Amino acid sequence: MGSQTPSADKAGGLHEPLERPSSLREQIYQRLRSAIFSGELAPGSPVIEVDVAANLGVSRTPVREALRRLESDGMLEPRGMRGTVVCELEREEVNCMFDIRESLETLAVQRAAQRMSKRDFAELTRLLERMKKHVDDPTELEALDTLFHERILAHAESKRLKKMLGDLRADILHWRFIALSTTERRHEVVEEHGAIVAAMRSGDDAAILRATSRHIQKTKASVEHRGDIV
Amino acid sequence: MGSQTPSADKAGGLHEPLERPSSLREQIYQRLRSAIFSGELAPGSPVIEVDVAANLGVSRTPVREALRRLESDGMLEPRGMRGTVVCELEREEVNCMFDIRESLETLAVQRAAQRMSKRDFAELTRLLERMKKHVDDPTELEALDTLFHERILAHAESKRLKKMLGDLRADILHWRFIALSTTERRHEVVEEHGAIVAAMRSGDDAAILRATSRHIQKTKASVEHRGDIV
DNA sequence: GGCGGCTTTATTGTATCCAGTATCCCGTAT
DNA sequence: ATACGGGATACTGGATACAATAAAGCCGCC
Repeated sequence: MGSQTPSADKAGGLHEPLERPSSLREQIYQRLRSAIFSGELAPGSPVIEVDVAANLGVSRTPVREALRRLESDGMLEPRGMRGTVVCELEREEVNCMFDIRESLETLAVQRAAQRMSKRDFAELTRLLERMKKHVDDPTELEALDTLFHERILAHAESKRLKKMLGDLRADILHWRFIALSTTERRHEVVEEHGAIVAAMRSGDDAAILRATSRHIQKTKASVEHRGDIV
Repeated sequence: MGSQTPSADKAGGLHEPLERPSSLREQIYQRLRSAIFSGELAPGSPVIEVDVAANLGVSRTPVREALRRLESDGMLEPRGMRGTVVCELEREEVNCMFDIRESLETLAVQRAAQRMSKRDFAELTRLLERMKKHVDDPTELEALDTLFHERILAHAESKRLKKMLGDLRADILHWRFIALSTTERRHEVVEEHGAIVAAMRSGDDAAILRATSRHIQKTKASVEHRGDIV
């Protein structure tokens, strides 16, 4: 599945080659993607090339490439020659996505811990401080959370891991955000991130596994609790 | 990233909706993909839409969709408006891919174990027998190995997991195959699969983790040994 | 001889056209 | 009534033509 993380505030660490205004197909891709997540395009809805093209006032060509990519992402399902439909995302599937994320995030944190310098740790700690400050603002906290995991991902030094986790995080953004809706959970989240950093400092893989698993599983649980998910 | 596992022999159980001769874009995708794996298209080589189209005698349209997909897979890197190039795949990246696979495969096996019936286990065991029979034929063994993991994936009941692992397995096919080049390793592989099934039968997640990790890590190690990889 | 700006060129981005194909609907015959 | 067949219809698949763009080359100027 493709997609650079939609990325929170991040006015851009220098290094990354600077995002260009992006082509039509990219914009269409993003637009459709978020339409699907927001529920504006409900599961089961047909997605027709010509319609999308007409609605957005572009030709079919860029639309098609966007659709192909969404198919490849598993968000759309091709229906033979009769259009594509938005895929269902069952509750169990979402649960599994959290489990997948647990596995991969653990791996990423472990790899990052092995590669980070003192300075890098200091940076993470600063991020932690910022999170503490914004513990009452779900939106800001989510952004910082994303930033936090992005920093770790950067240090994990694996394109593949970065891509997989980035996509996964983006795809469950909606639920992650829901998880931040209670004051209690927000405080927990900040604490859990602290625990992860502490574990990373210790360099103990088992400790990292514990801290990371706890973080993800509690997020998963806090989403599972609420019936009003989708 | 997209791609159904190339799938071994499997002349198709009835049920699956019957594979169509497949569109041009699919063929092009597969062709390019294998060209990249085989090294025919070396890392760094530019891949130009018009050239590919001309070589294959088709128009740019299907080629582009194939390229977009390969980009999304992380196999090609877009170079602004100046073509795309085949990505480097560093040794460390391959290592990481094995580690990712270890995590995900473990998860998949655990999920499958929880969901499989006696009959399903019997089927896996039969597969195991076939592997024992073909332990001297790397090609056949690889096919059976793929089939084995595919069966498990099917029982894990998660589209996302299936896709991620399927892609990953396909992308390291080359190396997995290399790993099967020695008689000794082939016998080990069969034994390791047996251990996985045994662990699944026990239903003990920790045991599954051990068996699966051992299998993947030994494969990884047997690849790492050989300097002649790429 | 080096340097800035114009031109050229290679390559992608987008639009449009035609062809193929699955689905649906309806008329007809059994 | 029901099953069959023949379009009409609504899409996608692929080809082609045209526009945009960024890198590289080139020329004149200093």
